[in-house]
Amino acid sequence: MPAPSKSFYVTTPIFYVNDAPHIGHAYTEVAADVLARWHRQRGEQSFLLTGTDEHGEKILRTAAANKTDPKSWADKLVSEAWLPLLETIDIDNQDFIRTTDPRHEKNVQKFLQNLYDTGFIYRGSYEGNYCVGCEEYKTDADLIDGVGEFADQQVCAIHTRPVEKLQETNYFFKLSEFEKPLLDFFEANPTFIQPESARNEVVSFVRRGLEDLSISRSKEKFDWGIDIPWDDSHITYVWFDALLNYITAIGYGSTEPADVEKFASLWPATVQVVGKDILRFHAVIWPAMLMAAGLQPPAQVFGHGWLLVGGEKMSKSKLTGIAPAQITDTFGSDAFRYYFMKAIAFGHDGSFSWEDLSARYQSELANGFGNLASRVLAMISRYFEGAIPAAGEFSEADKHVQTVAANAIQAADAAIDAVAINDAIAAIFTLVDELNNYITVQEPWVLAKDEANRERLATVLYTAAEGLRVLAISLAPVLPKATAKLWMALTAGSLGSQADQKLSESALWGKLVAGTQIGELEGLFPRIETEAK
RNA sequence: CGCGGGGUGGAGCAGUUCGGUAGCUCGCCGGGCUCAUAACCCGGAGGUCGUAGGUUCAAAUCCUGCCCCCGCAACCA
Repeated sequence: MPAPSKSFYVTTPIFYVNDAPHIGHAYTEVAADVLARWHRQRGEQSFLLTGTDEHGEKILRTAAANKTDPKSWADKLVSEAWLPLLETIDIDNQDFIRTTDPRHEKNVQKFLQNLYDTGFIYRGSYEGNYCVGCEEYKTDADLIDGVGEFADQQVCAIHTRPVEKLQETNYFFKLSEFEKPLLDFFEANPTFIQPESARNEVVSFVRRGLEDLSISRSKEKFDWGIDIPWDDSHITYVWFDALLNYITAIGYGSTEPADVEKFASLWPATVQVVGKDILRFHAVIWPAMLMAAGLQPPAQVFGHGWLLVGGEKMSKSKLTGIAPAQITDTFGSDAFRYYFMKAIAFGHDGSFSWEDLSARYQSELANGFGNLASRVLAMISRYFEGAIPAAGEFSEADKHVQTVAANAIQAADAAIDAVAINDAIAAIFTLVDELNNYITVQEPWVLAKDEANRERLATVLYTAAEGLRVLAISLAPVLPKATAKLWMALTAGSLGSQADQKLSESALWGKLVAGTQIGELEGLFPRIETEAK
């Protein structure tokens, strides 16, 4: 839990700029964004960082293949692929760092120099089997017998291509010295790695022993990275470079007062969301680097699961990679966000299918939430000329709605603290169900037929409208666009901006002002007629 | 013996930590309602919880064996 003065700081991994954006990238982003927005809705300072990883041999090669230099290549990919991705899925990030930013490169060097000066980095010699595809040395166990043109050779198990026998002078980070400190840290901070299964895996990995990490590459091989400050014949290993983005983005290394203050308010990060494949970098190497530099590790590293398509991990080679825009073009960004956050237990693998997406959109968003908003506002328009009615005395049923709302907010809040985003959404949707049920039981259309029931009718519709108000606030982190429309229609500006509504007070009843003229509300989640397939 | 995840009604999942009426969403069947985006509400059918044993008064849950799928590990969160 962050201290009150400290901001909520959540990070995503930085995108490897050469990749094509797919729903897996978007999934990570949305999860981090929902967490950030939720904390902001609580009234906390909340900072979401994302960005791009732009160094490394592969990028140099692709740039060359495209007849340009690596920086221009990266610029193009950032502006044509990655920034648009954030737009597509409605990410509200506070910063976007690129590993080619001067603020990053300069302070990575500062970090390196610091570790060199304090003896955590030393010069050593390394001989090994280097795989260009992996950009790393492989141990004998990583190699398999080649086939076809590479028969009789040992090849990389991942790329099935021969490795290169290389010996080079490198600089090493004394990762091995952190075996004990890391295990102690894991022990003292049981929720540092989440979920539990990820934690177990990392702990057993560290127990098997850590080797020092080569953190430099000779420029003789390729020259696209950050120079080792004391030896300009070497550049920094891309992972060592990339991990540091989480602190260089928020002012590490700078002496500007504003940066110093920013860093103090944000570090250590509250939660770093990563895919489970890169968990080891974030839960082992990264905290060790920080410890070496005298910095605190993040409060939590959360390793989420994979999206499976057709029961398998998606991949481009199997043509199962799906671009987020394919979904948002039809269903919209809110539905994208909702679907992936609600349908998949965060931390577990989850299946994506068009059928499931379509069914949930129709049932939960259109028929559940969207239709609820429509019927309530339509009745206020019809029976009260569009003015929020004044409630009379609340019945037991009315009070039950209030209780459900309060419980929903409380449960959702607790779920978010446990990074169980799907549980949080499910908790809020108990209110959607309750309201639909409440309206059916109260039968306002029957009450409307007899003037004697005027006050009761007003109370019922006021209660329903209040319920919508709670939903417009609590679902805002997941459904920013739809809830903004609902908020405007419902309050017409009478309660201030949606962003200023504190979650903790959202379920306090009676905020809507009687007499407020409600606005028009277009369908929040229109039916999708064309069968997505 | 490389490490890890998983096998629960037609589909997708939760529940397994701390054994005790098998739960959710969708789909299906029947009924109600008509304010609403042909939406909403209620009821119902449907599962020997992969399998074979064991422990126990009691096992989806604990223990053991076995079978199957998947990830780490194919440019990829």
